[in-house]
Amino acid sequence: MKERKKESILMTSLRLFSKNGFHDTTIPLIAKEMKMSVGNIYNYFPSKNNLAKCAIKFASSILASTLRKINDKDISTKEKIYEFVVAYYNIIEISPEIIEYFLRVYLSNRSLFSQEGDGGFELARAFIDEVERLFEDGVKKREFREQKFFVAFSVFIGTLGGMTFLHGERVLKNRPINCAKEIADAIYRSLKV
Amino acid sequence: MKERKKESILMTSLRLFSKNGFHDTTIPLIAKEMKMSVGNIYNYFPSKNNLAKCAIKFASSILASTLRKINDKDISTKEKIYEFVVAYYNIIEISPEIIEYFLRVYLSNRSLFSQEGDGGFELARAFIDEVERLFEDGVKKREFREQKFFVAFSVFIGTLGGMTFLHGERVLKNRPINCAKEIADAIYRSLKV
Amino acid sequence: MKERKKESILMTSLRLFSKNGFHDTTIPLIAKEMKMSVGNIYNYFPSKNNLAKCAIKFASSILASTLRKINDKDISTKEKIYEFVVAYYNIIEISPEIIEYFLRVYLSNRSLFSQEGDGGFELARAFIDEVERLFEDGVKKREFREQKFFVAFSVFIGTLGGMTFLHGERVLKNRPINCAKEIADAIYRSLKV
Amino acid sequence: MKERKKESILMTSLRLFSKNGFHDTTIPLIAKEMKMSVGNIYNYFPSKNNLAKCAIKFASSILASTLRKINDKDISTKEKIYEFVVAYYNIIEISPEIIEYFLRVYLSNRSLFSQEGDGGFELARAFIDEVERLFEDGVKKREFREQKFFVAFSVFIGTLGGMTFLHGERVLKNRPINCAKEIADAIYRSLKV
DNA sequence: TATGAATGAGGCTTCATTCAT
DNA sequence: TATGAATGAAGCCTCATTCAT
Repeated sequence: MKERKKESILMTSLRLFSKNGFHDTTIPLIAKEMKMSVGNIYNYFPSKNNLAKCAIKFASSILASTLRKINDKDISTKEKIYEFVVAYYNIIEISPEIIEYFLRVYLSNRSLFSQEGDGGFELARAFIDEVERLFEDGVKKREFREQKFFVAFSVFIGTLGGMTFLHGERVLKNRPINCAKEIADAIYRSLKV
Repeated sequence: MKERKKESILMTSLRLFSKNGFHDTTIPLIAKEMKMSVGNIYNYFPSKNNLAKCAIKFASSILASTLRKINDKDISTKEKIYEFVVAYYNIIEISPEIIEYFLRVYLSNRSLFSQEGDGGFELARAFIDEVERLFEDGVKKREFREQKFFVAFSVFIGTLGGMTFLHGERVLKNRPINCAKEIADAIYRSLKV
Repeated sequence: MKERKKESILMTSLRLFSKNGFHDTTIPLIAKEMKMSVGNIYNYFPSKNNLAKCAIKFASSILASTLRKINDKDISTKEKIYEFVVAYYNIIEISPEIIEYFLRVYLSNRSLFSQEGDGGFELARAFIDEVERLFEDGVKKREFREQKFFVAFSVFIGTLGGMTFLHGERVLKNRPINCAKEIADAIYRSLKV
Repeated sequence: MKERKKESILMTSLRLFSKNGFHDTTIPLIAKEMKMSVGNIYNYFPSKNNLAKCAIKFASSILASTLRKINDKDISTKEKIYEFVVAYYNIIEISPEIIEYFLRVYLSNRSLFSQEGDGGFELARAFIDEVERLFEDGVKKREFREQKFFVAFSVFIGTLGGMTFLHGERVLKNRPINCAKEIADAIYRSLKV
């Protein structure tokens, strides 16, 4: 199945991009990892850039759907925060490349992603929308204070990202998932009324 | 003066690296921007990598000294947080490259920096130490709760970084500095007892 | 056939290296001579240095097998000396690059070859071993006097090399092959009992 | 004294060229070794090539004058051979660069030297003439057989060069000078009537 | 679909040489 | 004479992409 293979290439690329960065991941390397020929990669993706763009959409959609499932639950927003923190660090443990990709590729290769709409920001739109829904939900339930969305967003995602970075730098003694409660609480304190 | 020129190259590189990322900033581009010959760059810095490393040290030392000055003041830690947020966004307004550099180059080119100590993490040590001092100060004064350093660090720096990222992506309607109070408060809520 | 082309590149490189020396033979020049693109050369050899090393192995093996065939004959060592001198100068007439390579590249670019074993000396091992066999054979047959191997080696190979050098410098009126008898005799006088 | 300094540069260059080869010896390196500025080197020698040419003349004249002094002695040619072998290996022990220069620079950078006359061969003319005188002397005294000059030359100088090469490759257990008698004998056997 | 040899532009870096001081 | 910053051409090598098979 062509679609199967395409996804497989995508996953492999995501992993390699995350590990080595965009520029240090060559098409020959991806091909080798896939046990495919270089030329054949181009039968599935028209360019390396396109591969990177598809990867961000893919990673973003995983995060978005993870958060969506939690959003859909009938639990307090405090619990939602906690659950997302846990889910997030689970992803980091199981498929760190999904998160790392944002840090290693998306953040530093702006030009790659910036041609459609808001500098490629749209690529992560699905996820951002879900975060927004979480906050609105919290406000509606009188759990969260009203505040500017992007400030709250930064506290939430910035904190998670900060821990991720520190984890990647190997300066943490414990795995972030073991601090999930603490992290969720820290975030929650900032958001709650 | 040779030292002057060296610093000038450093600032230019910092700016270009921040704007385009490490790989998309070529030595010829830096040279052109400096109105120097390509070869002459190498009379000042032995390699492009070294240039990037010097840049991180430079950027890090600016942030560290900014925070140190605030730390040294005789004000509450709440105020210190606020002052640092303001200072931070002032830097972003005046020399965004200093901050962006961390986001665009440091975060995503680990291998570039990793040979000395903790994967290049040492390069930012001065700054991190200062953040630690701020937190310890807060705890001592009974303003901050006791909590794991790296969690608090992530809330603090992650939040600032998150806003910076959003600012860089041009999704913010207001300049971050106009939300300084709000951001500082959001951070503070998370840190305070 | 990939192997065919690889050998063809090797021969071309050998020739150019011999003619111009290692440093004055550029990859673009080799590519041009091969009517290939520069990049494609690197599909066959990972570096210019490697090309030079492969060339020395190639040249060395030709000399070694030439001498081996003669060694295997059932003739006096005096005749063997003569036959090798003839064979040697035949090579010089037909493929001078094989011999010149030693003079122009191997002798003078020690650092290029020195990492494995005795400073790259190992690369010529097959040939040297064969020379040693010739001498031992001569001693066993009571034709050659017993003497230090490396002294005898220098007389033998040094003399051939000296003529080669003079030939290359175009100071000889006659082709060395026309003096083969005389050269072989001169060498023989030094080796015989 | 300008002439003094010029000679000093020449000696330094000779040494560096011999050690690293022509291409791996940079003018900045020579300057550094001389504790002079790069530009000032050019006040003494118009180009790097010229420096190399002057070096060969210099090295050649030392060899020539060494041999001339021996030639002028009133001793047998057999003894002359021996004395020259000793003198030659003394040079190698004390100033190996003089000999190495021929092997490392002269042999492999033909293009450097080949513009005046016989491919730069003229540069070594003084020395060659002296060798010729030695042989003619030997023939006149009925010590040496009559044979083609270049064959005899190759035996003589080729053998010395062969040992030098092996010495440089560090494959010899003993210093060549300790085999001087043996080497001189080996050469002599080839030359004598 | 699949292969992988081939292309060629472009990046980093070096260095002989010049020149303003 | 002396300095060393500056120039710029050129070399090695990489790699996204194409194309003949």
